[in-house]
Amino acid sequence: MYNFKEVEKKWQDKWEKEGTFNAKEDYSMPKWFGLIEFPYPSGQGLHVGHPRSYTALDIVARKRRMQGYNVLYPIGFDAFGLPAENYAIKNHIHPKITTEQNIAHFKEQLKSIGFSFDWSREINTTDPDYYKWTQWIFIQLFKKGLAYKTTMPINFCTGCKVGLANEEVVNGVCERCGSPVVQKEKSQWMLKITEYAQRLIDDLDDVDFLEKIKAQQKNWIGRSEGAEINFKIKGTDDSLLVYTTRPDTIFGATYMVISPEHEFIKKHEDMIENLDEVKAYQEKASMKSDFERSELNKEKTGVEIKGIKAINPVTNEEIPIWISDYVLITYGTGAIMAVPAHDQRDYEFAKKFNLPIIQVIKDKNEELKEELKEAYTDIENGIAINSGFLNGLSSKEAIKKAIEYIEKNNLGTRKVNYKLRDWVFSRQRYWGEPIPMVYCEDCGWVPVPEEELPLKLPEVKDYEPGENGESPLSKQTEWIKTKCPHCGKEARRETDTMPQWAGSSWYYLRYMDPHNDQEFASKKALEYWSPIDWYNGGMEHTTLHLLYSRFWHKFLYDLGLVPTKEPYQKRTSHGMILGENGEKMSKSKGNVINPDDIIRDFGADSFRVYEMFMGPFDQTAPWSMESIRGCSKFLDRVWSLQDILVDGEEYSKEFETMMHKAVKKVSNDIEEMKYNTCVSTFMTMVNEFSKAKKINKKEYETFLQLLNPFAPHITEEIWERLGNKEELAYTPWPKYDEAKTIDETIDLPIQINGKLRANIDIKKDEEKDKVKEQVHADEKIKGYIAGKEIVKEIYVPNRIYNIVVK
RNA sequence: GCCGAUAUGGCGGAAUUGGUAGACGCACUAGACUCAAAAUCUAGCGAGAAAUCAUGUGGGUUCGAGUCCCACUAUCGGUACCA
Repeated sequence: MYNFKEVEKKWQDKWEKEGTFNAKEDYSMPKWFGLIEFPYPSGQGLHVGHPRSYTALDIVARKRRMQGYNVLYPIGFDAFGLPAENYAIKNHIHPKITTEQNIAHFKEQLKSIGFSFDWSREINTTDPDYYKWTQWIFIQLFKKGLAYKTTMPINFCTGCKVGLANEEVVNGVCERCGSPVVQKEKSQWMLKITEYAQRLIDDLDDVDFLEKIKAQQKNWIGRSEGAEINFKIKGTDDSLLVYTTRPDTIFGATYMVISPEHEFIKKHEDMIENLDEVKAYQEKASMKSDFERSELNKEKTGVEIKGIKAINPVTNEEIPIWISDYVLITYGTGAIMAVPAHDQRDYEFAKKFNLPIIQVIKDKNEELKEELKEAYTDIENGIAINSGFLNGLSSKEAIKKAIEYIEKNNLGTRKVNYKLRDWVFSRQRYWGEPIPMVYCEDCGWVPVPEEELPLKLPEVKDYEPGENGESPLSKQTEWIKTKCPHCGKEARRETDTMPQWAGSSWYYLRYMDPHNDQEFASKKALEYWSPIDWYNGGMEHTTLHLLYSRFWHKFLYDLGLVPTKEPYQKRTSHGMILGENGEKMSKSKGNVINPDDIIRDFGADSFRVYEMFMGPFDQTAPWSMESIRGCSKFLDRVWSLQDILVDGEEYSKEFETMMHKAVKKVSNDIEEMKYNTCVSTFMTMVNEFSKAKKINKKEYETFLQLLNPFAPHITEEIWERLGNKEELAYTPWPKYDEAKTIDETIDLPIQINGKLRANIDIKKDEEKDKVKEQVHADEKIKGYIAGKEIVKEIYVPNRIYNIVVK
């Protein structure tokens, strides 16, 4: 009987002691760098979702080693973050201590699953030797003008009392704690990711990411093409600049709308007749949280700015200007030309406030309607009408022509806009990398000298943020006091820290050379290991981590510090593992599966095999305690094959085709992440050997090689018992002969009119005439075609034979 | 609303990419072993008496469709006054 407890322990200890899976320093070998998202070491320990991703790439890593690659498959911990800090506030235990404890627990769990990680390169984002370089990269960003401090309305979480990036606000509430998010004016460090927007789109063409990942990144960046157009303000030299993607509709612009935060109001206060009303509206809008704004998005609100009129530049008509919060200050110019006939929001607004609606586009396939029930926005079938020089043009042509006209007459310019906004990089929190900046009255913001890095987090007793949302570090008066690195005058340190995304934006680079104290990684290591050959992680990180780290990488590339434009050559993602009831695992639902229990009861190999067998890798799958038993049973049968072992240095005739087929299938399926079908191939093989009551040595050995990446412990053990001295993990991956993957005789299906009627045995690659002879000699077929006219006979070699009769 | 997935037995899922639908596993049924149970082994297992009918629904292309085309429906993920 197979004793998984003993065997798994034995091999894990050996691997650890000998550093079996550490990457080699030999840079002449072909390399393969596989990356999984390093975990946040939470107090709850490992989730069964983590090993799904880690096992998948562990399988590829192990296969690559057998294929002769120098493999880097590293692991580390993304250990800054709010839970440790919240725990500290509650229990007055330093986050460093809980983080250390959690990491120790995680390591033990990870090691018990037998991943082939290179533990000698383990990193930890909270280690000063690591965050020294996170701070260093920030300083480089600052020096290039890509980090700047500005006062701006930010998303402020009323629960966590921190500013949040756009990406961290979900449906108007905080992604982490679920508290409402409000707008608050705060001085914040920002990173100019928008400067890289176009490149972040363009360079997706050169990498092998799943299409859905590319699509999500593109959507998030949200590129749109259009024009900025100036509308003159009557009786002044001033004008109002709008952004539109539909300049072809300009003849239908019957009013304008500006956002409540627009500076236009302040500038023209003296002209506004209903200033009180306008100010009241501004006030009301500023009180609304993002959540309320989107909640109320059914009913439009707004106020006309009386006393001021704009001029439509093509019709020369006077049009009113309104203020409304459906126009966002953060997108475009914060002002729009409203074309109610051809924009649904403008249409609703115009209906509510009785503003004129002029149709300037009609559908080419329909008669013009007297009155619109909704805005007509179809760009494919639209034809310009009531539009002067644009009349008769298709919408697409009209857009081109309108932009030409606008540019020729100095009314505006073509313009590309992005939804992507700059990255709010400050957190008013303790447990993060201190932002290495000093404020001097005379010199402004000055970076901490690079030789003084790392700027360590001071030890504190009080982790509470200030009432107004200041960082806990703002209470560390001694620490804050410093000299200006530039002029030497009294100055104060920045008390904000970096967001959790900082440390994970470049960690993969550190793995290449983790102990270097001169550079974040040596040129040689970077040249050799870049880019990452395969990165697997969750879809939830597609718009945050993935985008941020691509941005940082491109920045480092521009400085000549990394050799590739893109960090990740290939990106795939895994599906979530749900609870047994088909719902997301959560403590409150009581459906959480603890990996420790599974490993205790079934062993690491069963756990790994089950997670790969449970369903298609990229799709969500519910956990099943009953199914894992089947995988455990399978491994017991693999072990029992030792009882029916016979001699044989080559495949036996009986199993030759099956062996070649299996090598081919498993080799290909691993590359396509079809792990579930690999496992079923293994099971089928075991069934065949068991049925025949024999397996020869060569067959057993090949089988163990194929299974090794999935179930490394049991396969190593049997391998050793077969008398092999060297480790299975480094034996060459089995090869197959294409010609031998097809059976000598084929059970050919015969169809009559597409319906299966019989099967006959034919020889492999038999000529059509011979097959035809055999088919027509078959008694069953004779019966079916007797007295009928044969219209056609189709033979797909080795596949199928179909007779069409009338 | 927009973007992206998914839909096949009681369940998880397979199908060489247009060629025998239901591989493999779970559950279930029967048998062997056992005083008995568990474990293990052996056999069966979409529906139907059969002709046949079956891959979310309705059309189409084809000798042949789970797979391709058109029109829908449902579920999941992402995103949203983005002008």
